[in-house]
Formats: sequence, C-alpha cells, structure tokens
Amino acid sequence: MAGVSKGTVDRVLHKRGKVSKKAFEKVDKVLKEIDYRPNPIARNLKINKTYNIHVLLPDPRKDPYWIPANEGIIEASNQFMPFGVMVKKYFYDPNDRSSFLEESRQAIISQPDVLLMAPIFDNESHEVLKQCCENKISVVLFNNHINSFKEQIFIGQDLKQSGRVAASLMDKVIGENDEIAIIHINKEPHMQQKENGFKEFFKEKSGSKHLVLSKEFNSAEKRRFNQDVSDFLKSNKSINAFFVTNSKAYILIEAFQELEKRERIVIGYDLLKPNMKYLKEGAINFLIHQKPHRQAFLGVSYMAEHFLFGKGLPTQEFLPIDIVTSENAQYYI
Amino acid sequence: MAGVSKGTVDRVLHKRGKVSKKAFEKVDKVLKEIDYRPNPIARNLKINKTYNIHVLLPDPRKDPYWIPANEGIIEASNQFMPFGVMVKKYFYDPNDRSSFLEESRQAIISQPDVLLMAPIFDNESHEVLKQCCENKISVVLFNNHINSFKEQIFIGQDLKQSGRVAASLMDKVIGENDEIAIIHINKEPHMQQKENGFKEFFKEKSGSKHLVLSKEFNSAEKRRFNQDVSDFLKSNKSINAFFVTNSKAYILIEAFQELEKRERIVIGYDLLKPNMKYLKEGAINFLIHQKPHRQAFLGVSYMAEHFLFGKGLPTQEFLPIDIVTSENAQYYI
DNA sequence: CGTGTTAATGTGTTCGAACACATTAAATAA
DNA sequence: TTATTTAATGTGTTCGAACACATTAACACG
Repeated sequence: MAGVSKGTVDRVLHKRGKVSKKAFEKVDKVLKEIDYRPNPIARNLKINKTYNIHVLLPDPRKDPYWIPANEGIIEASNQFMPFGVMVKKYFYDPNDRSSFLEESRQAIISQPDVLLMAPIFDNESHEVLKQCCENKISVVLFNNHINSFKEQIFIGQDLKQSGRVAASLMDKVIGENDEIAIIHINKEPHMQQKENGFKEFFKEKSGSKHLVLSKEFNSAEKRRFNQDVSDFLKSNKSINAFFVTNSKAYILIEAFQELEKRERIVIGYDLLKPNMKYLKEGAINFLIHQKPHRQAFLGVSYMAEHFLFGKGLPTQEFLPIDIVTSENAQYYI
Repeated sequence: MAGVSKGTVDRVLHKRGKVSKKAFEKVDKVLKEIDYRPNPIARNLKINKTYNIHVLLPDPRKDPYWIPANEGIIEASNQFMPFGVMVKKYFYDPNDRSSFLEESRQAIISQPDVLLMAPIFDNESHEVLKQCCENKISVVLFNNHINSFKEQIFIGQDLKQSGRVAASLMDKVIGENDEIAIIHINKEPHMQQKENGFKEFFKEKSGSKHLVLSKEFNSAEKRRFNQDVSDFLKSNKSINAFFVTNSKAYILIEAFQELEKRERIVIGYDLLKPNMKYLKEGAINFLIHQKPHRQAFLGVSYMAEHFLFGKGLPTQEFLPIDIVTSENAQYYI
C-alpha cells in the first residue's frame, strides 16, 4: 500500500532504523489510515517460545485453604499448555520457613520467566524477591501483599477493607449492646490488617457502642484450644459476636459445641467444607470469600496472556470481597 | 516420527480417509506417545476467518441498567478485535416490542455466526429464536432465561435463587415480627421468579412468622407513583421491610423521602448510581449485583474463544449472586 | 504388455509477523 | 574514474496447521 517492501514496513514497525524520511512517512501514513494492529496470533506463532511460569505455594495437604488455589493453577495450566506455557509448582510447608526458602531456591535456579507466589513469610519473601530481581525473574504475588521496594504485581484482596466488610455485616446483624471479639487463630502477620479495618469501621460509625476486643488462639492442640476458648468466654460473658480473621472459623464453632448452647454471631473467611457445613446450619452467619482459586488462576492467566498476546498487566488487582451466605454459597465453589 | 509425510498425518488427524491400516497405526501410535495437541494459534492463523457476533440489547440510554452490559460488550469487542472477531450491536427500546422485532430482523438478515441477546420479551424472543434456528445462527441468551425447545446457551443468574438470597439477607437483619413487602416496579415477567424464591425461603424456614405480601407499582409518572406508595404504606402500617425486585429501589427511596422518617429495611438490585448513593447513606441495606457487565462480556468472550481456540461451551452458566454493602461495593463497579 | 482406475502417499502453498540475509543506491575515498 | 563504504531497501525463510494438488503404487482389463 505504501509502495515499499515488507522489510521497510518491518523496520518502521520495530524502529530498527535505516529508513529514509520519505519512506517512513509513506509507511506511517498508511499504518495510521488502516489503524494497523499486528495480528497477535501470527506474532506468537513466529516467536514460538515456550514460557515458564513457576508457582510457589503452601502445600494444600498441609492447609486445606490452599486446595482451591492449587486447582486454579492447574486450570490455568491446562488452558495455556497448548499455547506453550509451562507451569511448574513448588509446595512448601506453611509452618516451616526453611522449606519455603528451600523451594524458592529450587524455583529460582531453574530460571523461569515468572515466579508466582503467596508470600506468607515476610522476611523470607523479601529475600526471595531480591533474588528474583537479581536474576531478572518477574514476580507476581497473590493472597497477601508485602511492601517491597521492587516492582511486582499483586493479585488479591485489600485485607483492611475486607475487615471493614466484615464489620459492616456485623453491624447489620448484631444486637444493640452486644460486644464483639476479633479472633485470630494461629495468627499470621497480615491478619492484623483485617483487625484494623474492622475496628476502623466501628470507630467511624457515630453512635456505635459495641465493645470490640481481639484475642489470639493457637489450635495446634485441640483440647488446649477448646479450654482456652471456654476460659475466654467465661471471663467475657457479654461477648456473643465473633469475627474470625482466617479460614479457621469452624474450629471455633467446634469449641462452642462443648459449651452451653446459645445464639452467637460468627463471621469468618473462606469456603472450606466444614465452614460451609456450619454456614448451612446457621452456626456461621457470613463467610467472606477470599477467592484463592481466582487469585491463583488470574496470576497465571495474566502472565500467559501477556506473553502470548501482549496484553497489558495491572500492577495491583484488588479482587472483589465476596459476601457469602447459605443461599449464594453454591456459586462460589 | 512415524516415517510418513505430513499429508498422511493430516489425513489421520482429520479423518479424511485414504490411509492404509499400517500407516494409520504408525501415526496413531506416535500421536498418542507424544500426546499430540494441535497448536491452536497456528490453526487459527491458517483458517483466518473473521467471526461475526451480533448483540441485541436494550438501549442503555432508555434504561441505565443496561449501561454496564453495553460496556461489557465493548470491552470484549476490543479484546477480540485483533483476532478477527467482529462485534456489532443493535439497540432496541425496552418499552417497545416492535422495535425489538425490527432490530432482531436487521441482526438476522446480516447472517452473523452468533446472536447474543437479552430476551426480555417472552413471545417475541421465541419468534427470534425460531428464525435463528432456521438460519443456523447460534444463540446466546443473557440476563434472563426463556424456556425454549431449542438448544441455546444461557449466561446469567438463577432468578429464583437470587430471590432466596434476598430473603436470607432479610431474615438476618429484620426485626422479629416485622412484615415484608415485595415491590415490583414496572414488572417484567421474569421478576416473578424472584418473588417465588423469596417466598419459598420464608416458607421453608420453620418458626418464621413474617407476613410477606407483594405489590406492583408503575413509575411512569413520578407524582402518581409517590402517591401510590404513600397509600400503600398507610394501609399497611406494620410493613417496614422492602424487597425491590429490580434496579429501581432508588425510586422507592425517593418516594419514602416525602413520608415520615423512620427505620426501613430495603434490599434491591444493581449498582446504579442512585442505588449506590442510598447504599452508602444507609437507606438501602443490601444490593444484589446481577453482573450485567460480566454477563455480556462472557457471552462474547465464550463464543470468541470457542471460535478462535476451540474452547468448550457451557450450556448454562449461572453466575454468582453477589451481595453488596457499602463496604464492598467499590469492587463491583 | 500397456493402459486406465483407484487407493495411498507425498509436495507445495498459504495465513501474518519476525528476522536473517541479499541487493541496490548514494556517498566518499583512492 | 573506479573502488569502497554505508545507508536504504528488498527477498526469502520460518513458525504449525490446513488444504489443494501432484505423484506413486497396486491391481484389473483389454
């Protein structure tokens, strides 16, 4: 169309230089006129590279919370395998920082194009981030954020805002003068953000007179845990509303069952089987869905579509904070 | 690898016949061994067809509910344009059945590969479906379902279940002996399903003693509408909980503002600007998000990915019924 | 034995972009 | 003027699949 060869057009498109002003203008004019967009399919066919996406996540056998994340990875992997995207997973023990470091080392030495990871250990994750940077491996974080000096992508929820969502639900269903406990079970550092958001909501709300206190428990030994819960309730008789900041609400419910029966409000996280059971039975009022499946799936998908079709990347994608009751739960699993 | 030419392999892959048993077995063995999957990119490049997806939806200028659906179409259209997928839209007047028929006629005579539509008029939609079938045009329905003899795809929500979700929320926040009104504003036939689901929930719930009655209004004349609402409330003093079955909750709230102030519970649909405003202010307690943007986007995306990459198609995709409060609304818009 | 017929197999081109390589034109030095 | 450099432009091949077309092999028939 411009009266030049494809070689010249190619040089204009890729700015490879060696083009006369006259030729450049002719080509540029035509490109604008026809609003030229490269065919991403043909481009990809020619480049014909296989991309490696390595994923570092807690072993779903050690903590069932990670089962859907693992499935999200598998789903994305199957979807993009035919396009030459290779996904490899590394499981670490969420209770063992050294296993995280070991697996991350493995992942990094195989030099993938991207590392997707859930950075549940703050300090160690910073170390991994540094190494990835040195090895020019892009990093995508999911599940929780860590503040880092480096450019990387985050896919997940705003944890503070998710605390506020829990608070707004609590506010709608709670009795006028009830007191509330924020329950951390096996607390990880990022859960504090949920507590902060929760408290902030009630602080902002004028006329709110609910006492909000927070309490940590360890669930390693079941008997000990149940006793701790029992003791806590005995010394806080007027508390009958609970916000559990992770997926372990069902453990709390199980502890309740050894105590006297009464109306309690419980808001928790994540659609684990036992949580779903208690949601259906009414022992849990609301669950907040953290979408681990979607986070992991999107992490892989975004990078794959970026590599394959040149799609843009967000630096931070905050996923919706879904509110789940017995009646809409079926659609989220 | 099998010691035959690509022509023979091609004949085996596409079952074009004229292959000796010996050659077939050699090729088949290798295909299985290497778990051969055709490269969808190369396939698509060769086929190099442009696909036409035509969309029939209510004019977003006539009813703002459809604005996000329209945006979803545009987004999908931009995403798949480079791959040779052409999307064309036809707007009809949601208050004028004849305009629906006229636009559908236009859409069908241009013989697209797929017709995506929101079938808000029952009878007329059946007619369109019939014609599409005769012209071998696949159909994707979104927003609401119509029972049809024909195979077609539906993307949207289970409306009856969405009524149940509303009921479960109502149940959590309502006072013990309060009465509830189901409000239909400019009722369309599919809204009855929401009413049915809502009532079903309370019928199933043992020990529930809330009176539930339903009432239709027309909002064409604002003054008349406000008077009707006022009259209705006067003759039903004990009703202070409302379930509005479409996106028009804000109109009801506006009518309330001319009446005496008091605590009222309102659950409605859709994240329109005025609804969002009243949600933030607390005049609306919950909104249910029907995801018009996602429905429309997925309708186009599913078909595009099917054509381009041979992805499978669901026959019915029920989207999650999202519960929205002031604190998580921001993520859904 | 040659010829036609059909079954079986092989070859060449195309899609759009990327890139290596070849060629031509203009400018400079010998 | 001719050789040499370098700037500018053109040509050919490749990616993996699809498909048109060409070729070979096998066998029957006059």
